[in-house]
Amino acid sequence: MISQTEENYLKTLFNLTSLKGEASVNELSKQLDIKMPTVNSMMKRLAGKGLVVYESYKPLKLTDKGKKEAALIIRKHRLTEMYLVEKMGFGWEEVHVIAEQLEHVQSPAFFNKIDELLGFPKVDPHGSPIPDAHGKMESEQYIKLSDCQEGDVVTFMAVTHSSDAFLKFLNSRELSLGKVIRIKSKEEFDGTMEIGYGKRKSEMLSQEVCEKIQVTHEKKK
Amino acid sequence: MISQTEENYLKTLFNLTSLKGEASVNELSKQLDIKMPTVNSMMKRLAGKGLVVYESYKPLKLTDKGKKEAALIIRKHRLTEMYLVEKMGFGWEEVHVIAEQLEHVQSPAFFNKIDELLGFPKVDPHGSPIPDAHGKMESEQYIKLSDCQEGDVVTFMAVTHSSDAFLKFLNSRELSLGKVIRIKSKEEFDGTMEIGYGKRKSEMLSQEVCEKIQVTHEKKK
DNA sequence: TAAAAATATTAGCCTGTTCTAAGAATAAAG
DNA sequence: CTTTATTCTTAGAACAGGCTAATATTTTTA
Ligand SMILES: [Mn+2]
Ligand SMILES: [Mn+2]
Ligand SMILES: [Mn+2]
Ligand SMILES: [Mn+2]
Repeated sequence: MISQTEENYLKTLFNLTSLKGEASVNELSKQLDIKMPTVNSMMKRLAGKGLVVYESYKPLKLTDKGKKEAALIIRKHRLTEMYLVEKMGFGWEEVHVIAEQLEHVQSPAFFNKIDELLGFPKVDPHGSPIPDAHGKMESEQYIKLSDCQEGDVVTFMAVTHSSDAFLKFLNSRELSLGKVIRIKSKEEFDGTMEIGYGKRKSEMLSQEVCEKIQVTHEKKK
Repeated sequence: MISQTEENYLKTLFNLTSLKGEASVNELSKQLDIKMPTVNSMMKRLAGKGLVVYESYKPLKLTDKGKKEAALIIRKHRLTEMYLVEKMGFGWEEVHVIAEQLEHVQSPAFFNKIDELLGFPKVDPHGSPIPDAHGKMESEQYIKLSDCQEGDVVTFMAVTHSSDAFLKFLNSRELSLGKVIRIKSKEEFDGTMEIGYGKRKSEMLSQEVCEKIQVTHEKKK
């Protein structure tokens, strides 16, 4: 049995390790806002349960079992977010905090029903992929808008951060998933971009914003 | 801040005290399946938070604050049950266990949305009243089917127990809320009743079942 | 009313999850 | 290659929420 607390550690570690395959106690501590000694002892405990690979002074890794458990929690989180947006009418900026709680509900029937009512969605409202019932997830193949060049035409596929403030900023610019974006110019000094999409012909986005926006180049046929 | 554990104590104490206005540590212990010393110390804790009136060797009572908190948890529980049945297609026998978890979600926006999507329902799928946003609940004015007499014609308004087994039994007899029931005969020895409703002209119900069924007499105009 | 049963309380222990303070190991800087 | 800074670990404490064993009180029975 994995507690709610343990689930939050697993999920966060999964997200941190998805980049380099490993993470430090320090990073995990900062991410969870829990002091290092607490994180350290929890890592030992999760290692005892076969979910984490822990060796003194070495970076943390998830075991295959740990990865699967984490992915299943993330599955519940993302299915929930999708349900809240699609079936209940919440905005994409509201659903993350609610899903942080609902992801811990223990009821396969509940999440199977959500999955079914949504028609087995592949991505959540932020464009992140939803792991399947076995914990398998397709890796995202997107690129950052900040890495694109003047003249590029790209499609807005996902955001890498789902804070209320950031998503409200995008709402204010009517910048939503699926929008086709033309990069009109890019300031090399600070990375600010001038872009156009839909009815909005000229919007300025800071590099900070562009780094959180994931896109694909338009398909060439 | 009231923890999930404390919420379950409050809710259970609310249900127990709704009959006589007070309850014993022993009753609460049995209901929660938690040993008496644990319940005892929790009662002191909740008394410290101003939610319970605790005096050594005296029956337990909820304070007004405790009653309100409990009613608001019950509100979330019952709204959730209604949503699961009406909007997600669950059977009334499935929803109680799921609602036991969802009732602890801390998100006014979530439950306000549910309330709104349901059109501000007054009762849950088991016929129990849903407290309003201030924790006010109309007391049920129903009578037990087991207290009715031969020849009575009554309407099935609520069940007093929502165990999976009991509700599945009612499902198997197509006996659902709103059905008009005619009492064809009543065996005085053991309280068994022969009733008719809808297409079912003769069904035998044990006293145990009849005691869990709440009805109203047909309105006389 | 005295004995027995039921109920309630206290004391002490355990696990889970957090913290602070202090020391050990590793990494970075000079 | 030392010194310094950072990171990691250990030790010890606290609180929440559970338990058992023992004791105290109240209620019931004889
Ligand atoms: Mn999210
Ligand atoms: Mn969470
Ligand atoms: Mn219920
Ligand atoms: Mn509950």
